[in-house]
Amino acid sequence: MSSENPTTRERILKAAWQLLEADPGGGVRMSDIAKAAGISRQAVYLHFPARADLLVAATRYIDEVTEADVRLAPSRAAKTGRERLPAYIEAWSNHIPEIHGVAKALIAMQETDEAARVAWADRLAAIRHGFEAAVRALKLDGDLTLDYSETEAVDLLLTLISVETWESLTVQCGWTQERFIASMQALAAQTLIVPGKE
Amino acid sequence: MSSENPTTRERILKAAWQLLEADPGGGVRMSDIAKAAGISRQAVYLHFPARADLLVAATRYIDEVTEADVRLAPSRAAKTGRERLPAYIEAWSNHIPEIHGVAKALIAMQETDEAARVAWADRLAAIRHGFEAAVRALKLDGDLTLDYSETEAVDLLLTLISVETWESLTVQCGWTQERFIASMQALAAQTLIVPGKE
DNA sequence: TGTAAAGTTGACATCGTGTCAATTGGTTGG
DNA sequence: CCAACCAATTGACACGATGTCAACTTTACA
Repeated sequence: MSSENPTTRERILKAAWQLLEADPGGGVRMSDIAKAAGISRQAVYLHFPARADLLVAATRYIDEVTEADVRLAPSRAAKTGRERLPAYIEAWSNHIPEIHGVAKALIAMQETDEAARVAWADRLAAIRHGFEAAVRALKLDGDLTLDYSETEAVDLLLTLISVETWESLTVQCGWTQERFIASMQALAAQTLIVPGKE
Repeated sequence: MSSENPTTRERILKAAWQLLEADPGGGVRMSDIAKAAGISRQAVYLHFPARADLLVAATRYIDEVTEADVRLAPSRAAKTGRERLPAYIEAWSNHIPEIHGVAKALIAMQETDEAARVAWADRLAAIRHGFEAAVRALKLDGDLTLDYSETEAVDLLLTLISVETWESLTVQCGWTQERFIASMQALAAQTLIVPGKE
């Protein structure tokens, strides 16, 4: 569909990414993005019908650029649930800072914009699948605690290892990324994995 | 400063509370609140300089009406950290659904409104104090795990048992309030309390 | 009776999103 | 070469929400 040097569309997406990364949340306006992309405000609407669509496209763009699918792969390689869970937690946790700015803007838009709500729900569903696979593996190994059903275990993981939690602990509280990952891995293991041997 | 039957100011606060409870987030406008309070939109500004101030006042109003301070007291009565932590988690967790709507609106405003940011930070600081006291008690008893510093333990509690987490698990995932509380208590205990006897 | 407080109405400024119409400049193809 | 097309520009405007202002009314109360 395209292959100029940097397409205008790509310049817009990149500009949106950079601006939102620098100032996550609602502070970034369409005119800011346009200016950063070197075009007029109205021209942005030639490529994206609305702000929500731009944000959604930006998350997809980031996924491509950062090869999110490749990064999530290692966890799929793990055979046991005990290996798979921490692997997926690490992979997803390392993706969070990349999408943080855009995700936050999308989350903020959810309240008022239906399209944004659906888009973010879609992304959450994708992450959920990863956790589901890990939990299912645990279950098959007989390593899933009896304290939580499979669904509840996934609910908990999706909630605990989230953009919101990540922002609170790293951005607000100043934890390092490594501390965050280690803490979440330990939390998940202690809570969901049956004490068992080895 | 006043004692009519229901003061107009109170009617506004109550209306804001009810509307935000029914539809948490950004969907509630000043005109909606005015209508629900039975006055004109402009009259609201006779009582609150701006939307942010109204929301802040609403949280204080809810605190009073629900006697939040009294409800948080039981945890202060507990002598040991092992008792105090779950008591405080329960008390705070049971306060969350009451402030949920208003809190969400305030959180949403944070991004753009400085006053809202400060106001919400203040409330978080108050909750943090509760967790700090519990963690300090654990530490004194020698029951705090070595895996986390006191500060980190508090960071974690404040992040895990938050309005955001509560909304995700109960509103989004459908957990009951009891399940939420029990799960958070178990999570906190397993993560922060040294295995110890009894 | 007269004044002050509280509220009403209508108009208006501001800001951000989104739309539209008219115009320009460059590229490609018949 | 000229026409058609495409991306983009400029300027204007509608809309919805917040917040402001001025002028008028109502009620209380002293």
